[in-house]
Amino acid sequence: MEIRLTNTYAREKQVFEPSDPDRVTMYVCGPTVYSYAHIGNARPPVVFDVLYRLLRAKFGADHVVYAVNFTDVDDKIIDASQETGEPISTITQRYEQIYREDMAALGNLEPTFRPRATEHIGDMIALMEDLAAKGHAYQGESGLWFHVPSMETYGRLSKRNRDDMIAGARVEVGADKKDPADFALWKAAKDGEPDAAKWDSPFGVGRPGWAIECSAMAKAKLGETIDIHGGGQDLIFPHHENEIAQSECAHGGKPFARYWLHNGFLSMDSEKMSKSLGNVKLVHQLLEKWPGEVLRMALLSAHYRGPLDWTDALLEQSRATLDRLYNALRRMSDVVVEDVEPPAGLVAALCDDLNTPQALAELSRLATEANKAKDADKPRLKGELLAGGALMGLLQQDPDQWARGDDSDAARIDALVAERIAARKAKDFAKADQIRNDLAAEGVEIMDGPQGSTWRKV
RNA sequence: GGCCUCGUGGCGGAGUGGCUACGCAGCGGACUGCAAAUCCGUGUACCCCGGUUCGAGUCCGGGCGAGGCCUCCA
Repeated sequence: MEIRLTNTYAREKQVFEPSDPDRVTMYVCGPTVYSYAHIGNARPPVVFDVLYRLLRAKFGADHVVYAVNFTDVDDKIIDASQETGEPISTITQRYEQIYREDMAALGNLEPTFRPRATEHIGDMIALMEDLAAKGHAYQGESGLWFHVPSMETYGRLSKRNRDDMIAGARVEVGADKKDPADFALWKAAKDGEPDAAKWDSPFGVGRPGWAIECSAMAKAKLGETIDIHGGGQDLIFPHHENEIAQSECAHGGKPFARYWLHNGFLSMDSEKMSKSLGNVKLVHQLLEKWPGEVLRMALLSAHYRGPLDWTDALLEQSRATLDRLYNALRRMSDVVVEDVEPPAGLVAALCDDLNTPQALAELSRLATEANKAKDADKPRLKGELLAGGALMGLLQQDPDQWARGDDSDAARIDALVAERIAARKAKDFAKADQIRNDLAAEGVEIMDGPQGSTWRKV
């Protein structure tokens, strides 16, 4: 089935055809590692992880190369280091580790590459020398600038022309900038900045600008032209526009990325997420209260391009949806899975510009079907549920464990449930109900069935 | 001001011209000792106003409303 993706270049869905089906390449802008990731930061990794899984399914797991960078040199990191007195590397290593753990908890596969900016300074310098040699960059007092008027097509992705950009009052003409739209490739070191954020270069001692790292790392890991580049829609301008400018000007006009994908924003209870409003929710904090899979389900419950309002109700509902799906699997615990292809309807939904809500509807339909299926159909349905879930990074946990949570007091609950079964057999319903009520009070729900009783934590 | 999103039933959320997705909640029923889980049934939904069309949530125009970006924020 062909994959269709909304390409920001065209603002419409296009059939995705990689330049080389044996090596499909995708790059997604990763985090600046100076603090915890918030839930909005988690949307691109989750969304593009689903795309990664879909591409692997279609082109083969060994034929998809996926890179997500770590930005480990940046003004904010320097600020953080100066505030806390901690070395830069201590900060970046710590938050890189936390980020990896958080992303794993959300069920994301490990990308093929996680390049660090500081490990590609040489690549950046090579790219900048190329740009300078070709007349796209010039040296100023405060660093090396990319000269925007040197590129005719600048602004194509964001559909901005130069006048639009300059019209914004916030654009300042730096003392050594030739054009207000020019942006920094290399920033000269300032007094008092730590040595760990300084590198020698033909353009003086300094550090890379914001966008050059992505151009350099994408080239180093994936090549001069990549198939898919993803990120949040706030990055369209200027970040991605600048990446395009750097890469395409350095590479003689070869396209930098063939398909640009951008995800929409999260709001928090209908409000913009911002530090000043104090409504920033960190993945790390959310994981203390919710299973990572619930967060993932919530992030996938809306189409990636649209907005998503993050609320407690959304999380409750996401958990209820997972409960229902896991309940269906749990009823088939002893069914031997048939090795099947992921369900066609679900694949079709994902192939249609990653329509995850539609795909989830397919899972739900399968669960209903499984719940009323004859035994002969169950191996297939269980297989489809698991295969479909795997394509979305869902439903891979043991259903019993999902229902029972950590097993620390499972034995005690099992004993009470057994006691209740005995009471019911003896028609001592008062006692049976008492046990059920007691368990309900501590959040344990009993489900009676023909083959006995099971329980789950609510 | 410029560019770009979005506006669907009580809630979440699909739908890219015609066959009223799906889930949660509610209601009715089945099952159950009673429940829960599960199954079945159940909803005068498409921001407003024009237009195109035999037919529009879906296309076009104009409003209104919410949001994002406009030099380093996913």
